[in-house]
Amino acid sequence: MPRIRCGRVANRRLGLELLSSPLSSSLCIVNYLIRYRTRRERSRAITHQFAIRLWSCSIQHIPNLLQLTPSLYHPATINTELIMTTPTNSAPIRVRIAPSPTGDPHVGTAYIGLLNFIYARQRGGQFVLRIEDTDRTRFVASSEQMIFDSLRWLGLNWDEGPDVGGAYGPYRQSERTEIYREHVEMLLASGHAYRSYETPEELDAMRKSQLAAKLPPRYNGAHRELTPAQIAAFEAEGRVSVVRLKVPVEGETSFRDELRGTVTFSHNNVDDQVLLKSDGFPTYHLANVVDDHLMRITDVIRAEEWISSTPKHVLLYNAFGWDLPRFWHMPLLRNLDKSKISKRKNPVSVIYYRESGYLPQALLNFLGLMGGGMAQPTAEEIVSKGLNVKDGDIFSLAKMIESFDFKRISLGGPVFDLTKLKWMNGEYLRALSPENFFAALRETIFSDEYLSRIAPLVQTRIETLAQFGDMTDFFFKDDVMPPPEVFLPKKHTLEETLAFAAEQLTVLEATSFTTEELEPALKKLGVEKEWSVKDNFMLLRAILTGKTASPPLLESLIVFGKARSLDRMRRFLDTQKKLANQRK
RNA sequence: GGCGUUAUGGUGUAACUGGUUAACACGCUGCCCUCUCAAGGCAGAGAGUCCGGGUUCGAGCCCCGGUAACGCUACCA
Repeated sequence: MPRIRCGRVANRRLGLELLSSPLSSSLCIVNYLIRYRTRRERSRAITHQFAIRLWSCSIQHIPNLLQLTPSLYHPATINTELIMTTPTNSAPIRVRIAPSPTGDPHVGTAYIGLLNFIYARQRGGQFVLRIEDTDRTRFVASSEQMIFDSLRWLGLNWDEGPDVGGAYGPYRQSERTEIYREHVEMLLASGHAYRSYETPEELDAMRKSQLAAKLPPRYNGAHRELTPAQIAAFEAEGRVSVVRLKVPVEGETSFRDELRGTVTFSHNNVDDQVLLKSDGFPTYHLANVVDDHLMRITDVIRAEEWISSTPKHVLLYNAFGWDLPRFWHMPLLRNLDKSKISKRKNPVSVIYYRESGYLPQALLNFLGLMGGGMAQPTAEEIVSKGLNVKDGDIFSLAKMIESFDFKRISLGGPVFDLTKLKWMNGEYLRALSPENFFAALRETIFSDEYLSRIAPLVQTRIETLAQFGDMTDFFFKDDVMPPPEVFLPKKHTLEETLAFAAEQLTVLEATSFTTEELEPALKKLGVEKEWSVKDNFMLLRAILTGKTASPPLLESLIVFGKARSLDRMRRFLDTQKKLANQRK
């Protein structure tokens, strides 16, 4: 991708970037994007289009071309950046999402998945699903299937992926280790990477001393230039090595973020990233770049948290001599307090939303609202097209594909606000025909599958079938909230009880929901904290069911599901905490 | 601490190339409808656009300087 910059013009900073390869034909359509670079680098862009003869358009002529539309900007006050794009004759659009199977599928993944999906569908491109399972310490076996199920539930079907195949497989990084090893060898050979032999403990100590000295914690580069003799010595010692990226000592790396413009990092602030871990698996950075290139990814649409590591990726592309993809960094979904969305403060598992009875269309619509992208209808449009005012907020996936505009995305991190999602889900529910509404109930909260798992839990406990409702109401409720007289054991204070409930939550988070694992894990906690099994289980029962009498606890927990159980506990703790604060 | 990104009501977003009184939706309050509750209809409260300067007849939008929040700062992604 040739990039040309031109210098100052008429005392203004003017940048020209030729973003795509010139066409071979002499005449072509040129889009001028005039970008007003404000202090915030938010771009207000206007596109002009006219035909020119390519050969007559040398860089030097750009200022003259600019004069063609002098009314569009005020040269005295505005820094402009001119971006010229020729129609692309380049490869078809290919995008991807690359979730990591480390737990429940995350709404953030769904969000980025939706964006990638729309982007591909809008441009007749391909949407690829790749599983980034290079961290075996956090690997959760059941996670991959849950990711597939959740994305399918949402209707974000992928064109290539581990389960559907494709021309650029395998699509699981754990099955591509040979590829990464070969590429690491290339980097080693070309001097863009080196082996380093420090132990994790040594690195840890180094970091701590740097922090203590108020220095930025960075790899000190001690092994950047090891002699063959030193290497031999380390090897003889039996030390294992990692491979690190050899970031140039001086200079800086810039890249273009499609939403923000040019972002620059000085090499002083780019660490010698580990590319190949001592277990032979690559880190995200290496695997990601290699795969994106090999899979012919043209647009990397990912969350904003990756901006800081993008220079490492750019350095890698350069080291391999590969063309850069376009980078689009999307705003991060937030909790109500504006921190990055997290399970502590929000239900974050897509499974939770499915099992709590949200419709996939509603969740998709709500995610599409995050960050803008869809133009709000103007007052005239509402009148002229007879739109409902809510049409500004309610739109289908098809509608998003039709009119979602990536350049409109607003960069402030949107708060993922359940209240509005609930309203929206209600809108979708009401819009259903009675038949479909009934069908939706039967597919989810009253599915045969769910009911048939609940039924055996109460069969021996009821005398009339009508008692089924009393006994099992908590399975069908959005939330329960036991009062202290229900959840508070005689032998413990409120404070102790809440602290213990928090411990239970931690244990449940780390345990898979089967009787074999749940029971010993909870009992172990009880022993450690000196809580009787009775009190231990009763507390959990109260939180889950809102009552002191219920079907067997562990089985209920399992049937109710991990995602919703954890959410119920978090909400309980949250509410109690608020109440405690009020009392103060 | 360092680096990066961002900044409009409580929340999500609008506001064309600077141009009246900053718009829409959610939420909130009240009223109407109604056996109740929702839904629906109507009305209302809630921001002067993070702060401070500047340019301009005029700034949410342009310029300069701050501040804050968030992200990254791992052999996690």
